[in-house]
Amino acid sequence: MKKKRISITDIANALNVTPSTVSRALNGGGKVSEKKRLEILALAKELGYRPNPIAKSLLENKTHTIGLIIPEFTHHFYSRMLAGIESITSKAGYQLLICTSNENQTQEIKSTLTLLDARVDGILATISKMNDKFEHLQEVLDSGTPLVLVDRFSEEIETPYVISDDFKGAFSAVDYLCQNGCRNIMHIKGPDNLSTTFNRFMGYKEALRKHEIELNEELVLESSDINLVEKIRFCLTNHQVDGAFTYSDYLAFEIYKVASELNIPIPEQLSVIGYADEPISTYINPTLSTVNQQPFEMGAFGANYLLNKINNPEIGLEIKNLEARLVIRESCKKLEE
Amino acid sequence: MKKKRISITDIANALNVTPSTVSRALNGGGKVSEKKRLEILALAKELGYRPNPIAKSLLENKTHTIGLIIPEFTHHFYSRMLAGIESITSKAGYQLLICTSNENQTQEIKSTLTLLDARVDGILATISKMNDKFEHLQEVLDSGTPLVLVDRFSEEIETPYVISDDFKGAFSAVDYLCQNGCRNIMHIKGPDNLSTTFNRFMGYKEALRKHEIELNEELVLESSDINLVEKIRFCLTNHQVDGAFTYSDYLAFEIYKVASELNIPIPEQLSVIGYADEPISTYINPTLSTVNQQPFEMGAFGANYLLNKINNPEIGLEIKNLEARLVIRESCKKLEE
DNA sequence: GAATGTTGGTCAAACGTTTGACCTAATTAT
DNA sequence: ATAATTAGGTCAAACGTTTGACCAACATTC
Repeated sequence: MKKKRISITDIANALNVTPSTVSRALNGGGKVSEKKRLEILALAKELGYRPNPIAKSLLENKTHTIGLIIPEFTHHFYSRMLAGIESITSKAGYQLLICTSNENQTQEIKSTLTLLDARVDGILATISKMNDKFEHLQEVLDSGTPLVLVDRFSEEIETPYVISDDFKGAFSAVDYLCQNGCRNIMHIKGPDNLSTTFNRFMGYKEALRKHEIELNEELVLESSDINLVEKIRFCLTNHQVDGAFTYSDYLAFEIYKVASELNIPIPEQLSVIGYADEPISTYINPTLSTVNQQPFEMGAFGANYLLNKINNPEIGLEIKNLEARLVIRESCKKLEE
Repeated sequence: MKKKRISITDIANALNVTPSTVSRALNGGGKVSEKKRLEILALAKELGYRPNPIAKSLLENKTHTIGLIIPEFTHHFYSRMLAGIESITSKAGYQLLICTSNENQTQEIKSTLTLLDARVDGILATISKMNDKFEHLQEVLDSGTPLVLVDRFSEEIETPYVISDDFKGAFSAVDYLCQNGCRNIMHIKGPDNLSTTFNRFMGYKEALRKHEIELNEELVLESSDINLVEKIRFCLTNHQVDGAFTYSDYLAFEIYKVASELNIPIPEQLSVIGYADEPISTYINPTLSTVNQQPFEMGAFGANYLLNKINNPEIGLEIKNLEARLVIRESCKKLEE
């Protein structure tokens, strides 16, 4: 049984004034004598008055809440992103209403509807992997609710984005491998349909081109391949692979396992670079070189962007491309100069 | 500029009836002819009417929102817990308002106030490490807002708890080590002031007692110790340590590093068991035995508990002790029988 | 043919807050 | 002294929804 919280009207009645006066005393809209003002403030404090944001929301058509849709919680990347978002919104006095899509489009659609129904002031979302419909996001836009998309890009929906520069991230990784003597560099691609998968692959190809290495299609594998492990084994045994760049740190670990099985020493014979700078990359042996996407900054930037757009809807459709940082650890051979 | 959403009154005006009638048509409270009902439903659908939960909240003094306070996002344990919570609340039609304490009491206090101000229907929280004040939680209770505490226990505050059975978890780990021949088992304790630290230490001691091994104080280290690494090294060199049980998987990894440096093979000469079943435990080499606390189930149970308490405030002060499961991997020597 | 019941509605209050319009008494300017 | 201004308030509407009280018209019962 929730206790009744005391309202502005309660204070008004107790002091024989009207709610308007109390409201103005509390919010400083003038029209109230200093004496009454102090009297009201004192009683408000004594009774532990706390304004009811629900009533205010109803009136202002603002909830001071921003809705969040992320594909999954149990992923270091999204946790960091969430932390970045929260660091900004909490400072700005905004609440965070959180939903997950579980990388599932149906649930993503349901979540957007939920958030729209809840009258959030804005939505920050990462679209789920398997997205081929975008009506629900268009609906958000049509409703006039500011929307900022983070991490994954889609041409289908025109709104501000905050993404990581996957192309440059991948490029710098593969460029590093080339510069340090690798010539036969394999790549394991990520899930289809993801802008990140595409851009990292492009970065890989561009780095090869820069170093005038011809792309060998047989060295490009798909993470979704059921026979991935066998294919890795095939590559490592038959193609004199001396470098590997993978879509994720976990895929890099798959290479570690096969290399260990085949007695190929890392980094002496094989340099490996993963992606995402997951915590495991510093715990596996040898520690894994990787590309850090700055997920915290990504979330923080997205949150700031959204807040700006909430307060000034005229703001444009910029795409913020966050720098991806190459982190070199033990898994890469370094050419002495 | 947010588009004005259409309201029950809009529909009422368009059809020359009163809002009451529209409301009853939509919610099925009788008192409306079949013909009018269909007419109203049709128009509502056509205009894309969606009820405004804010107005309802104001009236009902319920927000269908539950507040969440967790110490940090970037921890696999809390991510899993969060996923468990969300799986329940989303099904039940509740929103999740999320705050973090950053393991900081001041921020925890601020967060509880925020949630209380937001009029959440209930609060689910994990108290932060450095808690010595509990007035803010008592205030939650006093306000009549149901409160369920998860993971960490404190005698100071009387409310339902959902915790993991740390005592049994630790006991089973150390018991396993003893049964498989370990006699000199070291332990690294967690942060002070935490019920989990205390209970795991107790489980460690109880298992030693069961196997009639005298507790050697020199084998018990503190994770907060600045010279932790040196002390581990000292233990491993001078005390013929053949087993280790640590408060966390990360601490176990510290032991891995020292053991590797001293050329002590795991598990042949040293069996190690960590705690929490973090993802890294399956990626480090050798894979780490650990204790799984079922964080997902913990969150789910806590959420269910809270929802029950919201709907039936009479519900008691039970403490749910979730089973902790020993997960044996490569880091433990197994005695052949 | 009067009492009773039912159907299909309307009205107004309520939730807590803000705010423009209005009012009165006192003060100031002319 | 009179007009104009100001200080200090009150009133009522508004936000969107629900709900108990009321009411008229009609149908049923004896």
